[in-house]
Amino acid sequence: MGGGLLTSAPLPRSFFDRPSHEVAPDLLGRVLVHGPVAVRLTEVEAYGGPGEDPAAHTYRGRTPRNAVMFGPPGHLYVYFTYGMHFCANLVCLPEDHGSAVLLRAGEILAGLDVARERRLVNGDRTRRIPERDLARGPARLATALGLTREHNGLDAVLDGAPGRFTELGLTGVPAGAAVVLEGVPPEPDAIRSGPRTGISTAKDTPWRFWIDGDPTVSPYRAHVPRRRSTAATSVGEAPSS
DNA sequence: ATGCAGATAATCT
DNA sequence: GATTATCTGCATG
Repeated sequence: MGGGLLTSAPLPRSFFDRPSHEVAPDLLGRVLVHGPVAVRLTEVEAYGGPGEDPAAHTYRGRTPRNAVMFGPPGHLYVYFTYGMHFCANLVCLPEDHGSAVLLRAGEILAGLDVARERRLVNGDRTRRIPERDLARGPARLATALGLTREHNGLDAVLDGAPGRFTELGLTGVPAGAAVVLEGVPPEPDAIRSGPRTGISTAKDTPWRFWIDGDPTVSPYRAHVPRRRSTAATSVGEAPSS
């Protein structure tokens, strides 16, 4: 019935004060709210800290870009990549640790019209993107939620001013604020895990988590090294087969 | 259904 | 100069 929106309270900061690979599966079924749009998380990936996770942005230590990952837990780490996309994470563990959970996909629970508008390609309004695809993939999810570089570092924990998400919409959540609500976690049996998507190292670390059978989970894509240009760069490369 | 090419710029070597 | 925690469009089966 109507998506089954239940009354839901914010998660406390202590929720995020754990290793990212423990927080990640626990984030499934939770609801990230930013302004008018709410997304139920269906797929996430954990990233570890300096020296322990070769695939993490923090692997080689602190830089201007990854500074937020070294900040307090529960804040949004939003980064820009491939010259055009933003991706959103939630920071884990206490300050200075440098780990986070990448938000890879979800189902739009509120703000459908706003999400659709943000996801238009080339402003083409005649085209209708399937609802399940609106937040299916990390950059799509960030776009649907309206998260960009200006939201990097935004606190997603609502302390002291409890907001709620009910069948009637959001209440008590300040405009422009971000917050993660309890939502409805899946049965443990429904949680799957496997290798992370699109990375070139640590391919065997099974820190991608998703809800089994959910249509909004993104298709797995292996990392593919890009060749430079259309120019004839093949020097010693012989065509095979 | 799967696969590859191109887009496009910040970040790091 | 190379790489990138990606997406879309177009090709082929």
